[in-house]
Amino acid sequence: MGRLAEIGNIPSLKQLVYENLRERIISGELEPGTRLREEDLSEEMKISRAPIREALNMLERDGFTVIVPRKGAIVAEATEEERDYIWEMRGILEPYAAVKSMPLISEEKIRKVENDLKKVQENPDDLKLYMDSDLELHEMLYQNLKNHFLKDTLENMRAHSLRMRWAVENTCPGKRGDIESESTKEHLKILEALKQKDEKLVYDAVYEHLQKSKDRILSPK
Amino acid sequence: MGRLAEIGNIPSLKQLVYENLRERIISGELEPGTRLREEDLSEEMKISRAPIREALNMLERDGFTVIVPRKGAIVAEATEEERDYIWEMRGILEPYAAVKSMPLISEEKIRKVENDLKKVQENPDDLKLYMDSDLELHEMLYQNLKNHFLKDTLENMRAHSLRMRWAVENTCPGKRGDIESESTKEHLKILEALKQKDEKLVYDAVYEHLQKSKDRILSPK
DNA sequence: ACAAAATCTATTGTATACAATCGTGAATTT
DNA sequence: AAATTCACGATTGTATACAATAGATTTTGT
Repeated sequence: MGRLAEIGNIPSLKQLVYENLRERIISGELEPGTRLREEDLSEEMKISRAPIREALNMLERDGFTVIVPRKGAIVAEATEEERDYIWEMRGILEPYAAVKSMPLISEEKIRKVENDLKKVQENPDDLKLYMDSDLELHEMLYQNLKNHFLKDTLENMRAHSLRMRWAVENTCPGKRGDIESESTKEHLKILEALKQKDEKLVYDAVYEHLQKSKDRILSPK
Repeated sequence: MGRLAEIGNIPSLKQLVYENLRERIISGELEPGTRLREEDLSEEMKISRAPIREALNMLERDGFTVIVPRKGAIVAEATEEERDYIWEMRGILEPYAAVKSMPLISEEKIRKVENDLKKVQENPDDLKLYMDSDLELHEMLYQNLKNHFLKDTLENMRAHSLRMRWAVENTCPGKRGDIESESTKEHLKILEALKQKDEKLVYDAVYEHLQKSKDRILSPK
C-alpha cells in the first residue's frame, strides 16, 4: 500500500449538494414552499444538473422536499400537522431507543454530557452552547444503536425537529431563555435515570421530555 | 377542462425501474450480494443509465441496496442481524399503528378481512390466497394513517419482511402449511380485538403476532 | 524472484444535449 | 364575449458523451 493521504475521502457532488440544501432547509434559509429549480441551483453552484437531481431525490425521501413529477421540487411545508407527525415518531421511537442504548453508554460519556449541561446552565445566553448540548444528549441516546433503520429514522426525525424549532426561535424570540432552562432540567433528569440504569425511569424521562419539548415548540405561549 | 383520458398518469422510467428492481429483490430473484451494474441494467431494460441510477438511489434509501461510492450498488444482505432490525422496527411501530388506526377502520372492512381469512382456512394449500390475505390485514392496520413518516416506514419494513419470508419458503418448504395456519389464527385474534375496540387488546394481539411471526421465520424448526 | 511503480481497463461520477410534458396565453371559432 | 384550440416557452425527464477513480495487470528495478 504505497500511497498515503488515503484519509480524506472525496465526497461526491451529490453528497455535497445534499448536505448544503439540507442545512439550508433546516436553518430556515430555504422556506417551506420555495421552488427548487434544478437549473437555478446548477448555476448557483456552478455544476451540472445531474448531481442536483440526485440530491433533490435524497431530500425527498427524507421528507425535506416534495417532488411533483414533471413539475419539480419544492421545500416541504412545516405545518402543524407535519410537526405532529415528527413528534409522534420521536415519541414512539426515542424512549425505546434510549432504553436500548442504555447498556452501550459509558459512565464517562454520561459525565461529559452532564458537565456540558452545567456549562449551559452557567451561560444561559449562549444559544449555540445549548444547541450543541441538546444535540450531544440526543445523539448519545441513539448513536450507538446497531439497528440502522431505527438510528437513521431517529436522526432524520431529529433533523426535522430542528427545522421546526427554528420557526419558533424566529417568531417568538422572547421566550427562548425559559425554553432552554426547562429543557436543560429535563436533560439532567434523563442523565440521572441513565446513571441509575433503570429502564422504566429512562423511558419515562425521555418520553416526558419529548412531550414537553413538543408543547413548548408547538405553543410557545 | 376539455381533455379526457386524464386518468392514466404516465410513470417515469425511474419509477418503473425502481418498482421492477424492488419486486425482484423482494421475490428473491436478485439475491443478496448481487452486483447491480448500471450498464447491465441499462442494456437489459433498453434505457439509459440515468433513470437506473435514480432508481438505485431510491432503493438504497429503502435499505434494499447498498451503494459504495465509486464502486457501485449491490443487493443488501439479508443476514439474521438485518432480520432482527426489521422485526424490531415492526415490533415498536406496528402495535402503536394498529391502535392509532383503530377508529379509522370500518366494520365492513373488518368483516371483509375476516371473510377472506376464512377462505384461507378453507384452502390451506393456496399460498397466494394466504399471502394476499396477510397483506390485506397488515395494510388495514396502517393504510389509513395520516402520519406519512409512520406509514411509509411501516410499508418499507413490511416489504423487507416479505423478502425475509421468501428465504424461508425456499429453504424450508415442509413447514409452510403449519406456519400459515398459526399465523391465520393470530390474524383472527387481531380482528377480534379490533371489533371489541379495546386498545390494549389490539396492541397486545399485534405485538404477539409479530413476535411469533419473527420466531417462525427466523427459526422455522 | 519479489516488491514497487506505472499502465491499462472497467465502472461510476459528472456534464451536456435532446425529448417530452405542462402551463400559459394568444388566436380562432361559435 | 365565452370557450376551445393551437402554439409557444419554461422545466423536467432521458440519453449520450466525457472525466475521474479504483482495481487488476504488466512492467521495471534490485
